[in-house]
Amino acid sequence: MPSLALNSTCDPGKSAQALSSLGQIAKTQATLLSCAAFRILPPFGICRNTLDRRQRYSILGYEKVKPTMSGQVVTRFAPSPTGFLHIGGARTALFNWLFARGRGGKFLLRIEDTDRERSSPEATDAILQGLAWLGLDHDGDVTSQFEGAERHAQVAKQLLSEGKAYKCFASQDEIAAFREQARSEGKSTLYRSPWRDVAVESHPDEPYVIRIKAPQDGTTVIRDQVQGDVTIRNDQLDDMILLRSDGTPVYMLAVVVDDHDMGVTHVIRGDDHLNNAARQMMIYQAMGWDVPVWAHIPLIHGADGKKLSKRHGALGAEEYQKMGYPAAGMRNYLARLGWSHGDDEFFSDAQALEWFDLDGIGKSPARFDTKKLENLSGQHIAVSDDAALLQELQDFLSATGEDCLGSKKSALMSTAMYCLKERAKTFPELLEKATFVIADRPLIPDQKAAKNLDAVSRCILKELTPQLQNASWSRDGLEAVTGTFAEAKEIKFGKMAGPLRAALAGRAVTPSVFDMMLVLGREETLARLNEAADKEPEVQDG
RNA sequence: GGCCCGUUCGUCUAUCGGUUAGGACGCCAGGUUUUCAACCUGGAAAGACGAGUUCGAUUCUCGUACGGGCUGCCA
Repeated sequence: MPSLALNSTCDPGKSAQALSSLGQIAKTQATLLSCAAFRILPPFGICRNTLDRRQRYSILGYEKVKPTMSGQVVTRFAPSPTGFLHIGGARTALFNWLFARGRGGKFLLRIEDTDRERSSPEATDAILQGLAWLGLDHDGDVTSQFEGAERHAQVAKQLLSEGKAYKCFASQDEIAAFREQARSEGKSTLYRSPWRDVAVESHPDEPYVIRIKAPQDGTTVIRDQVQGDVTIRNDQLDDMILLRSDGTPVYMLAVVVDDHDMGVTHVIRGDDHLNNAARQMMIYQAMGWDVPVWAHIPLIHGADGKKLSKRHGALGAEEYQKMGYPAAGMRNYLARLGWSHGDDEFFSDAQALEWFDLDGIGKSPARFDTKKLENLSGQHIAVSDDAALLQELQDFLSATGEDCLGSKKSALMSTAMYCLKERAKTFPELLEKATFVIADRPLIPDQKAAKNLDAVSRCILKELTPQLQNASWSRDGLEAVTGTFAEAKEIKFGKMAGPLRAALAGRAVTPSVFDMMLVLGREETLARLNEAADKEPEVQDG
């Protein structure tokens, strides 16, 4: 059953309903698609990815070999802890989460920390925090790839004993020299180890790595749900290293073993791994394991079209939280980046869960667009449940290191939320528009507001205030009083609005004056109006 | 260098060989209004290029250009 905890944008009752029907959809789909583990196909005819989305999809049903024991979809997100969770990683995680949870499957989290030099616990924490903010909860424990090293090595040794792998005694210098020369001569830099067929008896007593015996002719076809069939000639593949000379496994071995052991049915990851998939398939084949369904998604580029990297405009997920985007908006935006469901742009988590599928993923890289994020973000804020929104606002405040709202202010905030949330794209904007709630008397108007508190305006306020004293404190009542007043003075209501805003909020940009009065209540409203009418405003800088 | 992938408005995308190539963000104009915003209406805006297949190609094929990825005892 998909988790609902995150769905702050929907009416809880409705969501529960939607999700229970979703559970059924998920069930059917799970049976249908379940783990369509493909055999390694040698289709000599099909060697280009000429299949369109629908065909790619139909392949799934058509050629599926056998479902896993449980028939359940299992996906995983496997970041390497070398930095924060950037936007591309976040989206990969989202896709995996959506795919699994949308069909009642499991979403696993594995930290690929086999590179001890570059892995750090801080990075792991940052990634975990980013996922937590985005609400992408995983099943089971977070696993460390490094901790499976023994198991990985065992697989390498099994392959060695079965003659599917061999010891290679070539030194790193030797190989580096070879590559350099090959490159300078414009030749292939693929290293062909001379040790592949050397008898054990002739092995020296020196450090060695274990390399897989890659097939040297024929082709390997990656049946990718996003990219179509991708054919790679086996002579382009080298005998990759499985175990380093210090006995530790390399990533390429570890992923395969872990994905297999964890029962991963669908590997959804960045297309920088597309070529790797061919190499990894050699291990699946050698071990006689079922190959998972591949889905290599295009990378996200920066606004300038260049690759997004830590040095190039990529920000950690938590940076977006600090900028004040609601997680639901972020999820919506990220889902829509590279994936589509017809013309749907703005949708809830429940809808995304129901709609998300591999055949909706595009093949070309997308650029990150802040404007659209903001727009979606604003729409999510507008439809959010008031209480949930207030909570997320508090989280935002504490994430940015600011003081949370006290109980009095947050109570006022929640009554005001209805007139605030429809006009804010981000939390800072929401806060700005909520100045009338947050600020205490005496209010210090900003420059624009101060202009609306000149002598004439203050005079108007002075005369209006007594009328409000006995007004019925409802929208209609307030509109009637101010309307009558404006008529009597032969001024447009618009003339009064500016001063009222300035007096009530100290700002020129606020919710409707009536809403502010209603939220503030008679006493506070009159107090603010009197205060503003009585003295020339001190102007706040800026 | 070798191999692999990609290319529709500025951006995200729709399109199952026949559409005035649709939507969304942004932008511009107008309207409404209680400033700003929000909102409403309208507008400008795209098939990288060249061949081929076809009665017909954005769609299928090939080539070119451009972009990206991989090519590690990194992940």
